[in-house]
Amino acid sequence: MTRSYFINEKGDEITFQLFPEHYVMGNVHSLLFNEPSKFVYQALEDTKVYVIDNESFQNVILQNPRFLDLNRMDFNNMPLKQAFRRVESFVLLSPEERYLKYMNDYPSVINRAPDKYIANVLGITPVSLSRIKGRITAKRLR
Amino acid sequence: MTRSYFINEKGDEITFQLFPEHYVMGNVHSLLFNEPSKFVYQALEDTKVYVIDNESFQNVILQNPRFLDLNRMDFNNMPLKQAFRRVESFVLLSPEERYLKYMNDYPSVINRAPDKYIANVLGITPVSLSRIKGRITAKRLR
DNA sequence: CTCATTTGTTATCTTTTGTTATTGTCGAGC
DNA sequence: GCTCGACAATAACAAAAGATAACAAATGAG
Repeated sequence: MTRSYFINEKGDEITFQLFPEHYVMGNVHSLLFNEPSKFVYQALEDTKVYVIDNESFQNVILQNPRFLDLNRMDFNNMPLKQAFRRVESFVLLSPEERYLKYMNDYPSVINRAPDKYIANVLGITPVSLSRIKGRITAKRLR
Repeated sequence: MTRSYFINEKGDEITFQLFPEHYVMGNVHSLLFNEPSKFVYQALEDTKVYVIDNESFQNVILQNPRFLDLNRMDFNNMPLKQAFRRVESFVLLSPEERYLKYMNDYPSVINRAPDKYIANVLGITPVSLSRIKGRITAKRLR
């Protein structure tokens, strides 16, 4: 389980992404955008780290048109597609619906990452996430 | 000025992106993801349309490592980078801050696209956007 | 120009969220 | 065992957002 986050103006850590196993968290900013990353990358559990220099990476791009598949082992979920889906979820869904979708898409993350991280990923506060969880279980019991 | 939108469960059109001139709106889904697009692409003003088949596009990818720069004429704003920035704005900013940032980033869109489109892009309702605009001008007059 | 449609603003009400503070739980370390 | 710190749940309050309706302004077709 890995985590990427940045620091906002107030100095708080804002979690941007959480990856369970079989995902590769790449430093997309420095590799693709050719600029220093705003993100801090953190391993929440034991994790393999591969280091690749920019030039080698350019060669990977040139030789492999599917280099964008970097983010997932099964080469079926490109960063761009992930990002599109995520923007879609913000445009189309309410926070509660977003949480339900996240639970469905990344079930292995839900019970292993702290809720305060997940709240950031969903674009809401930890308190709001707690309330949403409460509403959902209340509905479930009814 | 062009627009991409999809249809939600209720049957409403939800605007996903708005592009001013000098941007190229590409059908990323069908070309990159190799799947039919959920989006409808619409020209709000006179627009040049280029059609490219999938095979030719694969060649473009293979021959040009910067193919991702598709979305902007000045080749400085890749779709992935745009998508990352947009997710960032949802994670970090309030709806009002998001609108101010959008005004700053796409000033030419603000006064030419209907607010109901812009509201969708920002992930809020048109009514809410109208109130946000009201709050901002109220602050400006104070 | 006129009429009909669309779009934007405003008001009202309800729901949700953010903020802050409090409480309880759990685990690490002493 | 005890304390301390981190995290989640909850409450209370204010602020904002969603839904809806009514009205005004702008747009477009004829």
